[in-house]
Amino acid sequence: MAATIRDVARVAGVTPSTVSYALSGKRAISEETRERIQRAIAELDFTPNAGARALALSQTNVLGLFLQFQEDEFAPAMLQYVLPVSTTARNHGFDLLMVTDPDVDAAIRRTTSSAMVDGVVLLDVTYDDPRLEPLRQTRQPVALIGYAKNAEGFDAVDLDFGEAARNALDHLAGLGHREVVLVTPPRHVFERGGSYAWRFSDAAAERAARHGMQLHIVEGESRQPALGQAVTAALDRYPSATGLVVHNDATIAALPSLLHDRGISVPDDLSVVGMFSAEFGTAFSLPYTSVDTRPELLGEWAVSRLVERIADPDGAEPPQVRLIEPGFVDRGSTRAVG
Amino acid sequence: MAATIRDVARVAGVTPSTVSYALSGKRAISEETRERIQRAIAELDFTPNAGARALALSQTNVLGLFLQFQEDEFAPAMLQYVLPVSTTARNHGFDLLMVTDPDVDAAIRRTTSSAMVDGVVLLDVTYDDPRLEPLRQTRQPVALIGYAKNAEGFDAVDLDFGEAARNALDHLAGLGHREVVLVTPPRHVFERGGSYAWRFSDAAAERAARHGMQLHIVEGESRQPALGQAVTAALDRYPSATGLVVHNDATIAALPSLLHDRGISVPDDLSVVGMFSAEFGTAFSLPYTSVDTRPELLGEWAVSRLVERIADPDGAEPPQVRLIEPGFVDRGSTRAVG
DNA sequence: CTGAAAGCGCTTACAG
DNA sequence: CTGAAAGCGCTTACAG
Repeated sequence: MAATIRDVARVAGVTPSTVSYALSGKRAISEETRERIQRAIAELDFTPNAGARALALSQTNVLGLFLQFQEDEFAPAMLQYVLPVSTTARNHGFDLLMVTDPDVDAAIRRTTSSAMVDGVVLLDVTYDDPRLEPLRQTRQPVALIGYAKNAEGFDAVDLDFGEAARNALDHLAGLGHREVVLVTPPRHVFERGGSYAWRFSDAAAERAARHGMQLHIVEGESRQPALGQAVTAALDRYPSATGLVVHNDATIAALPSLLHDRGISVPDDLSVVGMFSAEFGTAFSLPYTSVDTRPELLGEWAVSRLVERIADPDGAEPPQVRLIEPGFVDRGSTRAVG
Repeated sequence: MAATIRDVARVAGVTPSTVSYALSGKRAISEETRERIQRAIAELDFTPNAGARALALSQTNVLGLFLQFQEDEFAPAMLQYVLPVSTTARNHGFDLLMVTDPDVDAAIRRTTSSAMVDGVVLLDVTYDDPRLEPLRQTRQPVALIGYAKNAEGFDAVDLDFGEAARNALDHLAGLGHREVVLVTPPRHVFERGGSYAWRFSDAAAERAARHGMQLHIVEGESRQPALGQAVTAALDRYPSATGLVVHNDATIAALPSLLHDRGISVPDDLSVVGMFSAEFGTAFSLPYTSVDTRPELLGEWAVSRLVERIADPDGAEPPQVRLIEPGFVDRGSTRAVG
């Protein structure tokens, strides 16, 4: 059996409460006593039992991370968000319970009503996300990564996809492009309520109009060969387009291969702007200028808010929806035209 | 505050112990009492407090999943193992604490000595894995995914990479190939002790010799452009090779683009055999025949063993190293030659 | 078939 | 500066 606080107390010749206070620093302990306790802890290799602590403190120092791997989604994209969440949590002294249970309702009540977690991060939130309703019943604070219609009562953070689209379009307009193709996320993302899909497209359309550019919006796909055919068909249909904006993870990952297939050289034949994070770009060796989706900032913000609320459940500011400014990384895949 | 077992007992007009037994089914309860308790539970929306349960039972129903995202690794490959582990754990009634802390020693003692988890799954285990030593001190059972020099005392599971190599070579030999290039994992994987790297290469070399084939073993890379240059250089150097075996995640993901660059058509100009899972193949739309790495079997096996040991710490069989038979999926990227 | 009590291993008001 | 005791919310031997 592992050593308990009583064992430490006995070896150090004090009471358990003194050991506890020495550990927490919540009251003054004489130097000499502190040292005896330290020695006893080291000797017995004592670590406080997490369950007992949680029970006494009503706090587990564990955050729940809820995510789903959708069959038709590009799984690697999800990963970019997981690591920043994990790292930020750890920096604040929290561990992460990763919940992928398809039965989300059951998972929510299992982990929150039982007080396994002190807070919840919800990944890949959709506009009509059905997980929000069950989460309203929980006493733990919740932070959403993604944009929902009814996020009332929750902190939420997402990239400013409108601004992202404007960045992409402005960049191409500034280089003189007059006709541009936009590849969107696949249809099922729109259908499922992935608001980033239409927020980007709508803003792109509006911005193109303002610049007097022609913008051809085509639906992308999530898998080969459909994904390649969608791009190919678009390029065939709009042969005079000089710019390509890709807002689709699977498509951008496959784009180098696709463009080579067609003998299209970037940026000489076509200027390309993607939507992806630095990490994603590195993993897939993407040579494209991109609007950076900054997953690390989203993850950090969500966890930080959660931690503030856990520390001070009442004192915290009202829940807030935060839009993160996208980045822009020029990798030389666009050129001036006209 | 959440309802406690005392609240339920009061509403149902019984004692907490009766509620507990009704919940666990560990002793007979009259039908009528059971119903009153059920009603009270529903009315109060009661879920047992996990910390209190853990304290009383010395079991948390949480498994620790330890993984590291190496800077120079192809992160998406890790993901294939995470989901099966998570799913299998859930099917056995366990949740997953995902630990990515770079300070592995601290993370191990924090989660195991404190009894946060009932068992540990270690991902991406290396031959000299430094995490094994601290894990020997824990009282929780441990399951390794990967192959280590000194796995004594641990259950361990890995793909039979030797058999995988033989499958690939036999397949090409059967089609009449006499000269084949093998692209290995990057050098740092060998250096870090990723035994799958040399177990595959060594077995491939041996098997090629037995078939009287020429096998050119070249070191792959993990990032563009180095990754492409490595393949290109190899193909330039061995122009008469008719087969290519790729045991390198980043390289196989980029291969479609690479081969198109060179105008190489598969399988007409070159027969290609990869090493990747069905899921990986789908995510990256890989059109190559592959030896299947079966991450779902590895994850399942590791978790199942762990769960058995947790259920019966003494009764279980001695720890075991299990090699999983690779699969083979013909996607038509090889052809007969000669 | 059910109850009253002790215990799991902590924390923290209450005393001195 | 330190101790003795109660309590967090469960489970389970002990009794009847």
